[in-house]
Amino acid sequence: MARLNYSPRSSARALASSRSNVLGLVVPLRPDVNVGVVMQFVTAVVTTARTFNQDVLLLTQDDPGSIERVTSQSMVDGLLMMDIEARDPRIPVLARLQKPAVLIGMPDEPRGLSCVDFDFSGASRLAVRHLWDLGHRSIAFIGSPPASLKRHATYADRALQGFTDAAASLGAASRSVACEADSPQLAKSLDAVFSGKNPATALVVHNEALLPMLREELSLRGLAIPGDISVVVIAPADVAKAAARPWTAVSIPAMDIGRSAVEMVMDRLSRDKPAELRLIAPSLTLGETTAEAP
Amino acid sequence: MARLNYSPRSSARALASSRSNVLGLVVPLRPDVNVGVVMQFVTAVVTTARTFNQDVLLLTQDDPGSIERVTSQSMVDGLLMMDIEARDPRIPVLARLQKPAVLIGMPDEPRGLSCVDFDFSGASRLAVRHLWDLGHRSIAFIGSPPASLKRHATYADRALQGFTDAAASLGAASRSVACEADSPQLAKSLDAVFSGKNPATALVVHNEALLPMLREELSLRGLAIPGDISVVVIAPADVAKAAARPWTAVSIPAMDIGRSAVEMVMDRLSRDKPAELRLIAPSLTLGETTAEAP
DNA sequence: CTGTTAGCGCCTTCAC
DNA sequence: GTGAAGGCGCTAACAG
Repeated sequence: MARLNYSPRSSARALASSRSNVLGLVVPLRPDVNVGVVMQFVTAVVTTARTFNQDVLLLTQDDPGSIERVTSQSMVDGLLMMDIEARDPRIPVLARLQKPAVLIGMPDEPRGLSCVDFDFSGASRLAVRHLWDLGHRSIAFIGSPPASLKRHATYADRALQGFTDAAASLGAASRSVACEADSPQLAKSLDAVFSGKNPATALVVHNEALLPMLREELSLRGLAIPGDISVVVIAPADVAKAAARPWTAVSIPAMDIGRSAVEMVMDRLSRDKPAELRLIAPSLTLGETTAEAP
Repeated sequence: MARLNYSPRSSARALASSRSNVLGLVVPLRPDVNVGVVMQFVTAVVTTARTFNQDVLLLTQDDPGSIERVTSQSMVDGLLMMDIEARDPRIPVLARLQKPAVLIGMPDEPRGLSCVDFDFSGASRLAVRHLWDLGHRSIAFIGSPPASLKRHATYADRALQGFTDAAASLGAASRSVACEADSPQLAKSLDAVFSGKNPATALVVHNEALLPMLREELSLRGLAIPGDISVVVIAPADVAKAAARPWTAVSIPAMDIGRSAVEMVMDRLSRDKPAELRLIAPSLTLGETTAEAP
C-alpha cells in the first residue's frame, strides 16, 4: 500500500460499511454570540474528532432542514449541535432522526438526546461564594447580551440563574444586567449596578466581549481593581489570562466540553450506549482582580 | 420519491459519480488572527457552497497532511484555504495535488492556484488618500499583531505596504505600529504615534480587536474624534457600523470574498476554467470619525 | 428518448 | 487462518 501510494476511497468505504466517518457540527451564527468562544468549541470538536478518525462537516444554517438533509443522505454518522436554547425547535427534529446526537447545552427537555455542557449555574455560584468569602455583601452580575437571554440560550439563562440563587441563599444584595458588547452599554450597566444606596463592591462578569473595556470603564469612575471593586469573570481560561493583569476566573473549559461531546457521540455509535447528560464542573482560578471587600 | 420519503445515499452517489459534493475548507486557528473576521469568511463560504449544492468539511489543522488525506481519499471535490502566508508551506503541497483549489489570500507565488482576496493594499491607499484630502499631513497606521506580520500573513503585510506606499507617494509623514489586542499595548502604540515633533493627526487602523478600546484610549489622552484626530478603520462593515458612532471605514467584504472563492472552485470543477487571480476592490464608507485636519 | 445494466471500490460474509 | 465473491446504492453508458 505504501509503495503504490494507495489510499482507500472514502465513498466506497462508506457505501460498503455504511459509515461515513464524518460528524456533522451544527453551529448557528447568531449575532449575539461570542465568536471567540464558539471557535474554541469548534476547534475542540474538530481536534477530538480526528483522534477518532472522524472528520467534521460544518452546518451553519439553523434551518432544521439541513439536519434532516445530511442525515437522510447518510452523510454523517452523528450530529453535534451547539448554541442550544431552552426549548430549541431543532430538538424534536433531531430526536426523531434516530441518529446519534449530542447537544452542547442543556435544554429544558433533552427528549432522549445526550447533552453536555459546562455547569454555568455552578460557575456563577462558585464566583459568588468566592466573593462572599472575601466579605462582599453587594454583588452584581453583568451577563450576556439581551438577545441571548431573550432567546433563552441555555448558557446565558443558567449563569444568571445560578447567580441569583447563590446571592439569595447567602443573603447577599444582588442585581443583574444584560449587556451588549460596546462601551456605551457597559457604561450604562455600570451606572446601574453602582447606583442606589447599596452599590456593588464586586462584579461577576459573564460576557467575554466586555473584558477589554471593563478595566478602563471602572478606572474612569475612579474605581481600582481590586482595591475598590473585585471582579470574577466567567470566560475561557486563555481570555482570562491574556489580560495585562489576569482576571480571577471561573474558566469555561471549551476543550473539555468539545472533547466530551465527541466522545459521547462516538460511544453511542460504537457501543450504542444510552443517552447521558454530563455537566462539567467549574473551578475557580485566582487572578489579581479579587480582594477583601473595602 | 416523495411518497416513500426517499433520499439518495451520498456515498453511493459519490462512488458512482466520483463527486462528493463536499468542499474542504482549511482554517488554521492561529492565536493572532481575529476570529470574528475569520468566522465571517467561513459563514460566507458555507452559505455560498450550499447554493451550489455543496457541503463544507472543516479542516483546522494546518498540517499539510490533512490536506493530502482528504484529497487522496477523495473526500472533497475541491479545497479552499484561508489565512495564507507570503510563502505558505501548504502551497506547494496543494499545487501538487491536482485538485481544484482556491487560496483566500495572495501569496508571493500562487503556483498555478487560484487566489482571491480583498485588495488590502488598495484599502490602505484609499484610507490615506481620504485623510490626505481632508488636509492631514501626518498619518499613522495601527496594524495587525506582531505575530501576524512576523509570519507574513498576506493581509497584514499588504495593508501595511499599501499604507507606506501611499503616504510616501503623497509626501505625508507616516509611521506604523504593529499592535497586540489589549489596551496596554494600544496605549503604548498611541504613545509612539503621538510622540515626537510631528504627531499624527489621523489614524488608519487595521485591527478589529482594538476598536472597542480605541475611543476610550484617545479620550484618556484628551483627544476627541474627529475634532483632534481622524480615524479610518479597515474592518468588516458590521463591525464598523456597530459602534456607538460609526467609524469611517474601508470595509472588508467577507461575504463577497467567500462567495468568489466558492464560485472559483466550482468554475474549475465544472467548466475546468484555468486558475485566476481576483482582487476585490475597496470602497470607503463615510462615518463620523473623520474630519478636516485641525 | 426511455429502459436496462455494468461497474464505481470497498467491506463482509462465507467457503475453504 | 486465508481467499474468493456478492452486494452496498447509485450513475452513466449503451442498447432498444
